[in-house]
Amino acid sequence: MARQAGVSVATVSRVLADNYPVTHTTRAKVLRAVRQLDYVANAHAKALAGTGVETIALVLDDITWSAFAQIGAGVEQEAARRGRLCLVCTTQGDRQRELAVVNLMREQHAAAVILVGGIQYTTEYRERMSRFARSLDSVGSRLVLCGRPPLADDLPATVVEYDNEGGAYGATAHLLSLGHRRILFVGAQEGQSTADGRLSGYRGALADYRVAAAPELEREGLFLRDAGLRAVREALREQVAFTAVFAATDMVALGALEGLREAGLRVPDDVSLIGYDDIPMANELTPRLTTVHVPYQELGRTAARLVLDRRDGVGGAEDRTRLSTHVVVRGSTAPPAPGPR
Amino acid sequence: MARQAGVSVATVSRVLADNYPVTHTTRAKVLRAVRQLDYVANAHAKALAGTGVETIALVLDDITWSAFAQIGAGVEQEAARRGRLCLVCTTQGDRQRELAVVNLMREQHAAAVILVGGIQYTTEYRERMSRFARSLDSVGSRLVLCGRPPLADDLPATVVEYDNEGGAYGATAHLLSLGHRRILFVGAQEGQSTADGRLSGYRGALADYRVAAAPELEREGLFLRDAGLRAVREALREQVAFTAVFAATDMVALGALEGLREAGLRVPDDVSLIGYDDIPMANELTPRLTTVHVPYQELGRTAARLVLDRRDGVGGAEDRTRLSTHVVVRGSTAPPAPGPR
DNA sequence: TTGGGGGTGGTAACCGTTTACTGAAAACGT
DNA sequence: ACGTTTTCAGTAAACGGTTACCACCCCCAA
Repeated sequence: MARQAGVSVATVSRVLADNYPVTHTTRAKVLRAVRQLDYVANAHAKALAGTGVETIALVLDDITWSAFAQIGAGVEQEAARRGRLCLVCTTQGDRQRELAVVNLMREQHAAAVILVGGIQYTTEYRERMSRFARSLDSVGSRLVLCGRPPLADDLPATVVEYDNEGGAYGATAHLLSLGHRRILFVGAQEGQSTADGRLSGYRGALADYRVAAAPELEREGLFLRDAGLRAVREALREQVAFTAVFAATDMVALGALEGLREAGLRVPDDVSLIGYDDIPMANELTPRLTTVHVPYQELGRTAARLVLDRRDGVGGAEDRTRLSTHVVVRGSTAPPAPGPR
Repeated sequence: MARQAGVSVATVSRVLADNYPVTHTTRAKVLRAVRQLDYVANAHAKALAGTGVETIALVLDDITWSAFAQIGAGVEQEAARRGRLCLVCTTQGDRQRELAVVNLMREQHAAAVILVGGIQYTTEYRERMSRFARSLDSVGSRLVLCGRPPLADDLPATVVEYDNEGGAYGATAHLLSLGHRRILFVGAQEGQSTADGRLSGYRGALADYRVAAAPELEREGLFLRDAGLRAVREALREQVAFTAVFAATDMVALGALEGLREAGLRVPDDVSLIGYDDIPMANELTPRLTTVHVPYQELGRTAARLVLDRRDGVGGAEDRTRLSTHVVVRGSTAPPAPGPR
């Protein structure tokens, strides 16, 4: 390349960086060579030399899940706006793979590693991820926990949460204030941070309304459509009495809706249904699904913003934020039917 | 690092690569140092040296669009399975940005650059992208067109399409065979490859059924929910007669559905509705949406597979594939109502 | 005892870029 | 005309790995 232009490599670099005086004729020679060879600088070499575009890594379970896609979009947009690249890795909920991926990102010298979504912490995972957090910090990078609780106190990591429990409290309170007393919670997962938070909001609201919690109303299940269907079928088969269903996610609500329908129950006339996440689909259902709105895209954007502010030396960048959630009342909730159930 | 272990850098490299005889004691020294320092190799340096993990670049309009997310998931899964990393860039449909992004990926020395989704070709874009295709090829990389038509013949690029026109033909034929004769097509976009293909399939089926095409039945609109709503409203206001709507995408169908509903028209009793894409939402609507299934995830997986096969020297990797589509008949289509419309 | 050879580990060149330092030539002042 | 400053281009070190090549040690056979 330098040979083609008939100058030294240093001159080429200077012309392209445009940060040093170069004669017009020399610059022209270089630019001509650039055009002739379709030359582009090697990003790896630039990175080695300390220049070069930074990349931020995004680690999530599955990009096709609406909430994750929105977080991803938020991160990517903010990253792109500020001249960063975005490396995306999916883990399918496999913690081992997540650890491996974070290690990979450490090799890649990512400016930040953003871990997205709820998780089931184990002691070993906590310890290993904490090491990674410190290790990333020590090389000027940063671990970001987005939509999951902090690993530990005094750990160099940024945490961007949303009011998970509050949303669940609000959803349950909405049903309670409509008059429901037997509310089926679908999607409990012992130890999964998101599920636990939502279940805990549900229980909190029940307690505040002086309604006794009932174990048979708390149904286990993954955050999948199928889990909602199965849970409702089983509850119905077991003749558990309930006038409303609180699905831990909108996807679960979809399954629950099918379960209710196949039993001949109308929503919201016979049974009210409320979801969580406010995915785009929620507003398209019949009836339109009452749910808890979570600002997922903003969550992603915030995660990127905080970590890049800190990096770009913007003062006062916090390292812990919580975005608020709110119930969106639509057509799937109503006062309970007067008759028996 | 080498100092910490008390050996030379060469030895460290050899222990980590495990491709050279090293005494047990020496290896132990190195591994201990690795643990003590939380050492990870610098991926940029490895890349420079020719070792190192390859990355494949994914360029798409918007990751939150269901079809794109699925393609992305397919690419990512296949890439990860074969030990590659995935760089994702979004363009929001901006061709200039797309060109810039491809150039960036050339710098990053991506093993492949996968361009996803339909596009409106211009001469300038064609020429510049063709240069990129050749340029990528010359450095051993490869341009992949996924879900969009080839740029030109004899260009070193891999093309992974789906039978876009065939799907539209099938959808229209489905409506025609039910007895519909006045079918509103919503989502025409002059020059946009996907829209053109679908419109052309629509026209083809009409022609084969000896039904005259009518300009007032072909409505312009982006592939957005809102476009469907507006188009149906306008057609209704203009008193255009139709008994069925063929929406160019499921999102457009969503808008169309709202437009029909607000005019008091029932689907499918008064008007049949068919979409395109078979996004997860389609199966959740009431009535469940008849649509054209496109194997988006498989599309992404295939794109990654073809380009990685070629790279890994697997023989017989084609550079042009077309996946098939098919109509999924659900509840939103029915024979036209006997009365006048 | 010595020469050959296999097993280990070090030395240094290379990947492609940036940049501090150096040096030559041109511009300027006296 | 000569010294000083300024301007521009080249040289080389550094970034952090990989690997070809070389040197050493030790063992064994002649």
